[in-house]
Amino acid sequence: MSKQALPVVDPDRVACCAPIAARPMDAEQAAAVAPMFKALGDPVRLRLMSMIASVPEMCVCDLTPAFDLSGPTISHHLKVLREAGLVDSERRGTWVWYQARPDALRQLGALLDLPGPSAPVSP
Amino acid sequence: MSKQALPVVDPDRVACCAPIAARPMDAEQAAAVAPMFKALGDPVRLRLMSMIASVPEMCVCDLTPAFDLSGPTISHHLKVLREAGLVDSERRGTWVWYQARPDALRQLGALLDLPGPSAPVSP
DNA sequence: ACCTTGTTTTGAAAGCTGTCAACCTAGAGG
DNA sequence: CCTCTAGGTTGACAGCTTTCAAAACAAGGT
Repeated sequence: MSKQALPVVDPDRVACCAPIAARPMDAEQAAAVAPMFKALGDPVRLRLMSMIASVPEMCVCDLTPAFDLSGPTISHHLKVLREAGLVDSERRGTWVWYQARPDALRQLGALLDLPGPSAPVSP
Repeated sequence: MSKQALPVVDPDRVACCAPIAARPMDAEQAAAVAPMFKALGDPVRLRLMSMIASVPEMCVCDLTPAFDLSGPTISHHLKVLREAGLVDSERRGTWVWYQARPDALRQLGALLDLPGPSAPVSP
């Protein structure tokens, strides 16, 4: 399912990743990264993301019945996750399968790292 | 606007933190955590958060002029970060100082951790 | 070709968000 | 007391989000 006309966030292209707490983030990087956080800022999408990231891939047909929401609504949320660059989708026969983009998750995680004394693992 | 208490997120109380990708997140935890991601889902707030987290504390008087936005707008965004449990504020004399809540950032970071970048242990 | 099932798109209603101007409050210093 | 400054609150408006029903699209089976 390749799409090219949408304002999609491409995680490979987001300026990478000094932690938020390391130095003030510039406007450009903030604008690039914020949509990813925004996509995770809805409880339904957060659960969808979690369900998808917990397994190698996940069928929409297993995602939809886990919520008390209509099919179109789930589809809409999946689209938001896709356009944020957090998941990929692929149609195989009748069903559409979603998978997480680990790089995107890793990048967001890196942004939240603290330069803290929490893990002084320097040998 | 009715004066009901706002749904302020208390990071000490958010159910802690198996990574999103470890297992499907339940609805309750998703509802508790999503507001934090949502707060970071705006470029202005992401920069504010970064500016605050980059130093021990930050005066609003130094935050506001960094943006092309009115004082009330910055104040609004700071309130969102506060109610998401991401920052604390304290008035000292004339000025108000903001500081990051490291636990909150750490918690969000932990949620985004991936199970092993190096060793996909075969089951 | 038709029908059935799965997923996405469209259209529309209700509600929420980002922003500013105007106003209000808290302290500091007369 | 009064005034000045730093921040926050209120009210209003445009734009965006969430949601569903209805329609459209895709693939497989009859």
